[in-house]
Amino acid sequence: MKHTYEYPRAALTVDCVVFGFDAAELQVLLIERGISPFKGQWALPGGFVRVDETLDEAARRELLEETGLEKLFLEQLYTFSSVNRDPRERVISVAYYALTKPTYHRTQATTDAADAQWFSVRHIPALAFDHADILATALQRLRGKLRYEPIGFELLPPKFTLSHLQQLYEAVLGTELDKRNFRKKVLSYDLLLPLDETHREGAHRPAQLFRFDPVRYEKLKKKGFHFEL
Amino acid sequence: MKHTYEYPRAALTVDCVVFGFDAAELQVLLIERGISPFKGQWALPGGFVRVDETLDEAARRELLEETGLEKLFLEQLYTFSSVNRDPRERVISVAYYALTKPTYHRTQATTDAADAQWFSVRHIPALAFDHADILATALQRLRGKLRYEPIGFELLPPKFTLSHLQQLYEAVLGTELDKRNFRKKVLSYDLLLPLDETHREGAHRPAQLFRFDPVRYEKLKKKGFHFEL
DNA sequence: TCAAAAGTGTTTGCAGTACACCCATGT
DNA sequence: ACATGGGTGTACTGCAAACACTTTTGA
Repeated sequence: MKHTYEYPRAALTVDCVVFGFDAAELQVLLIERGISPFKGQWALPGGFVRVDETLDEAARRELLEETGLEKLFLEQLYTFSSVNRDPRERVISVAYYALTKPTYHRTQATTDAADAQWFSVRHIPALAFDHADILATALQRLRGKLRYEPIGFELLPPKFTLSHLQQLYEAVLGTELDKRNFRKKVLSYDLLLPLDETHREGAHRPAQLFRFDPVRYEKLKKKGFHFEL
Repeated sequence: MKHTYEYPRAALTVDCVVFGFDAAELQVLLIERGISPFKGQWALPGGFVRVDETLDEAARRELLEETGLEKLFLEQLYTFSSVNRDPRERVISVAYYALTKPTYHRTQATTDAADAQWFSVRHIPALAFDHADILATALQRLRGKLRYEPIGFELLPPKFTLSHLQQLYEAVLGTELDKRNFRKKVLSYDLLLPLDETHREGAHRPAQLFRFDPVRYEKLKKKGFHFEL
């Protein structure tokens, strides 16, 4: 079926910047394009928005189709609209960014799904379209959010140690943090529940495991509290 | 000329939340709809995006056409995509928010332009479409931005007193601020240049006038500084 | 001379920062 | 026994918060 309109309309896509955390580095999930334009180049997962779905739905659908990921933290980032960002025709793209826990991306790495691959944000290949701009914007946003909202946990497995969390902050923000001060502050918010388990690895003392307490977080949020660092 | 596509496409609009500051209150500019749907109701200024313009251009064009405003602070807010937000057909709207100085909105109030009118954010009439959601989102964003970026000046005339600025912060954030602490902090950033003029009004001591120094701001920004409150 | 807003410093407490050593484990 | 990261407390400093009176003007 063909569709006819009075005035020309831009096509609408969503593109997703999926962040993960592994090997003490912030990672981004890219897919290799199988078709022209930019065939063979790396790009952000994404695709056209259907006329009967919201943008959030489109983003989740595309992620599932192209990378097998689902149920992750997802938030709208910005809408990109340079007139020539797509060489074929006018395409406006609503960008999203997503955060995944390592459990999931392990699963992902072993499945197929087009040709998805994780890249450290420190070594990103040339990207199709204006995806480098989108990625830069997403990084900026992630850094901002991490400081004043407790979303770091979305990048860690459900059980994690304070050192894991600190490494994450250091990697994303690109700073070094004092161990004692970091722990003092994080624990002061009372958002982390110590578990009865420890994490053992290597020849040293085992580390206390924690999990994030989302219920407590919602309570605090309603009282208007201010998370930082 | 008709335009035909393989798949149905959503229509794309921009909607603008224009903030002003007057009578010690935060104001929003609304226009009365002259056509169905929602004929006779108040709505945010906005309209369809043309296929050869960016979203920013579309937003500025619509603002000029519908309200006569130009050269104002304008920033993309969020893209709204509920499937039924427009009863006619699928319309996705990219929302912007804008800040205007009183000099301009005085001019505006006396011109015609459809039927634009300022409303205090404390007394907003029923709005067309999902514009109430958009406005709520814009307010939230404005409150957030005001705290950690020096954009308050965009809502004041080029020359203003510290009391004006304080009133603005109090109105937007909905808090009372200590006069001495406020002045101390604002001046500490060294972003305000004292002028050789004073503002006289009423039976009391005249107030020092200041202007914002954008050059200095850019310099500080590059050095990575942190504005707050 | 009165009313009304402008302008100005000091004290206090808390939160951020800096900093060094012992602990538990695997090899 | 040694190497490795886990875990802990204190002193200092600087910024935020609280707070009251004098100044200048117009009526």
